[in-house]
Amino acid sequence: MSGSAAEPVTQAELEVADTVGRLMEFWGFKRPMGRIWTLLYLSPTPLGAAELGEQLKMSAGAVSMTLSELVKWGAVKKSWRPGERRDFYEAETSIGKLVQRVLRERELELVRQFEDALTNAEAALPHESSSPDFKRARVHELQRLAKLGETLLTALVAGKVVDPAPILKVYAK
Amino acid sequence: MSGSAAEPVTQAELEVADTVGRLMEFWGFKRPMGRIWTLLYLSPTPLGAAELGEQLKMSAGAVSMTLSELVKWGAVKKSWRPGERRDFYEAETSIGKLVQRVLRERELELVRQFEDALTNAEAALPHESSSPDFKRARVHELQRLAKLGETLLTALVAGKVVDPAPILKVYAK
DNA sequence: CTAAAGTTTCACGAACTTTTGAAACCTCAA
DNA sequence: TTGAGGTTTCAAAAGTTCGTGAAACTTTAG
Repeated sequence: MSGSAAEPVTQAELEVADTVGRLMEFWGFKRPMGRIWTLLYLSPTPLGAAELGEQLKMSAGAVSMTLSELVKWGAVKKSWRPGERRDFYEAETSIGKLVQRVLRERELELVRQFEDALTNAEAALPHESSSPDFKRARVHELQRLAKLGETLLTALVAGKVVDPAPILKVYAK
Repeated sequence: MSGSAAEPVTQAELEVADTVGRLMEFWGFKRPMGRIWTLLYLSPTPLGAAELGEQLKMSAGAVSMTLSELVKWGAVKKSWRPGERRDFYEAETSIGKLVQRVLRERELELVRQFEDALTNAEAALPHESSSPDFKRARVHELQRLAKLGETLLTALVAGKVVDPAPILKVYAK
């Protein structure tokens, strides 16, 4: 038999896992990622793929793919038990590190793509007859906003003090 | 015929609209919301539902539902042209205001639900034999994180200066 | 070298979302 | 009061995402 020896995870634990799963989903990740990460986070010892699948009623395939994704994001590390052949996994507990990484690799990337796309589109905008070229001006506003977002994210990632006042001043007048 | 008199929106404009649409999608809204908002944002004059549907190749129904959602979020206002019977729409241009509103009504709400769920789950957690109750301690960590998030969001919404240092200090050690 | 254990990949189907088109519903003018 | 113009709602179609289970692959022990 595979991993049936593990302590039975309680109902409450599964609820925490699901709660985190939903939050992660909102953050743009898949729900199972949050669920698995949480189970590992709540476990004093690393767990194997079989246990996880059993507890969460997920197929081996799904567990495997979800774990790889988590490992890719650094949210889970492969662990190792001497003697045992199969892999074990444990949660990265520095949530701050994880958040920073997501901000750096995903959000910042997104903002930059946004800026690029705007720049391209702007180049393709025909010049208008009206003297203060309305559309072009608006696109500039969007670009300025993107730059601000980039600045803010960069600061957050670097752990610097952030002052949102400029945003509010300029855009929420 | 209905609203075929409007200036033909250029390809470039549609591209900007789509770019913003994708960004909005990432932010948890529907893509058509971003597209419609952008078209209005780039238009010097308010537009009617018919024009929007025509330019974006959306059915009247979709345009109607999308517009109501945008109005609900305060991203678009109903406008009015004397003489014309149908409604016209214009974009809210204070993006900062919009962001604040989303943070306040959606993100903050989410964090609070998260806290509640954790509190409930914690109450249902069985006490463990191990002296420093491992699982309970970890759930407390999650709760602390949620509180920090709440604090940060509240500050952002209020336009206060934000110092992310505590998060990094505590969680990214 | 072979067999057993574990892991990964993948095509398919289920479940969920989004969009459509049509019908019902307002509102105003004549 | 009726009808035309405009808007909203809704059930069904289309599209998309997600999870499964089986098969292929990899690794290690004997």
